Amino acid sequence: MDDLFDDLDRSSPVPLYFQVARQIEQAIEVGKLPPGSRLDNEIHLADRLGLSRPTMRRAIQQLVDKGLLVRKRGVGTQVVHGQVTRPVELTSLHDDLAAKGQQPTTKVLVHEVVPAPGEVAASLTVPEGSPVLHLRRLRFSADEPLAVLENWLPEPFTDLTASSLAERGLYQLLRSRGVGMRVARQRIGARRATAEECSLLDETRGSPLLTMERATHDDSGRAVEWGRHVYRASRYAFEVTLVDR
Amino acid sequence: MDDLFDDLDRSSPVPLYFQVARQIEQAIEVGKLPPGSRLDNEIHLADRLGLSRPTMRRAIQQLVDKGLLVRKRGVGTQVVHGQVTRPVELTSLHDDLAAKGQQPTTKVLVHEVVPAPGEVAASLTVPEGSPVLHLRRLRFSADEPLAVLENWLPEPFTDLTASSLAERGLYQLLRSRGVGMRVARQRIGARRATAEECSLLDETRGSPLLTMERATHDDSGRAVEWGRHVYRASRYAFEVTLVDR
DNA sequence: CATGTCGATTTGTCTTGACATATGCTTGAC
DNA sequence: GTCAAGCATATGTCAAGACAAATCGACATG
Repeated sequence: MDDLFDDLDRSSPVPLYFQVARQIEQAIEVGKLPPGSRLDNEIHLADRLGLSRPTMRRAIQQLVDKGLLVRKRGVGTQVVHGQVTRPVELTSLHDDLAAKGQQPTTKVLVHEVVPAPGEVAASLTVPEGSPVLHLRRLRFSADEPLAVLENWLPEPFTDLTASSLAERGLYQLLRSRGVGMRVARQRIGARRATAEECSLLDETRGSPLLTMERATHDDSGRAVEWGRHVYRASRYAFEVTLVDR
Repeated sequence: MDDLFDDLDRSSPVPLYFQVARQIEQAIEVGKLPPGSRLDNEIHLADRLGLSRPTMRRAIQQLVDKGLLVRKRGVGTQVVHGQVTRPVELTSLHDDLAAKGQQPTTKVLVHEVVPAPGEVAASLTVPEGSPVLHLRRLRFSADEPLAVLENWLPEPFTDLTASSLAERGLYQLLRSRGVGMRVARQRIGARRATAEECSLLDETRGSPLLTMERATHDDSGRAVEWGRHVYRASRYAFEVTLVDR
């Protein structure tokens, strides 16, 4: 119980509250903090680590936001019951698959710069008719078709090459160009597959597909990407964690 | 620009950071702060309102978490581009429909206390075979069938009556009993409707349905509810906002 | 003209200290 | 024995100040 924490590295560029949060998270993962167990109170913990209470609070808050801990005033902080959970983050399908050890591959079906149609222009908040990069990609996981990804990107991202998109994920490419993606709004629904989608995805006629529309904004508030994706329902599902504060 | 803020009520039980966040949010809604506009820096704002900087920061952070604002070090805080957004919260279908002005109605199909089957027991973290309330409800919106909701609840919630469930939503009933729901983990997928679901939901054979599994935990970390819901894809979709921090 | 350096600006991180308030247990009165 | 008051405990809210680090524009230098 006492050796829950390694020493902190105050010279590291990683913030202290983040280091602490990661250590608590690991303690939960390896079972040192079983579900339902209570943490020491904030002041004790802060003392033991030589931190101020706000910093300690921030570390705990980060895990509360992730859905790993719950707090109740006058009582304390406890580990949430329930099985292992991968918290939802601002990731892409490519990221998710790579993290799971699968090796996603991509086939670029459409790669063209076109004048923005009305709906796309509205979602990206660019003038109608301004040049946008239109992408349509087929994503495989373990050599099985998984999803059809259709995206539109405004200036200055219209110069992404088809070959780079075949090699790496869209989010990866954007991040390596210094784009700081911050907010994404998604709408998740379902519908039947069209005949074309069936042949692309190796599904039978009328199979149910999971659909997602997503608009992603960067740290300046500008739209970076708008997309309409369809996933094989037989092989994919979304996981979301909601936290009330 | 100067009269962005009403006076704050320091005697109110509503926290100051919350009052400030609400006022900024309203300023965005009514267009006083158009998309892309920059806020004053934190120190000025805090000064003008007679607040400390941490309190001001917390107000802003709340809106960043909601996806309304983005911050960039060395630059400032800006309003996100894009259309109006309903933030995601820990709500139920009944809440959502009621908030939209629709009047949800419910028909209780199954209402029984049974020994917890294995899968249910695992999700609720109760012993297998312990008594749980098994519910199956048909939810209507504007007299149209919308979803089939199947839920299991552990002690001490097995005494909810069928008549109260026909009148009010499950989350409403739990809240009125003092249950503080904090964390919910959802898994969203899709599949074809079964023959029985078709007749209940007035859909044609093999129609695509949106599926959701959800486990809800209270502020003590205990499981409150586990459910498996199906929605008519033709009439419902999930909206999610993701924020990277 | 290109490049790099410097400085002003703004958010990010961290500390110390204080008081408020919800919770649950203990204690005491009836 | 039951119920209420009170107390200890823990998180929630708020303040004031300090330094770090990223960004961007202006200016100087090659």
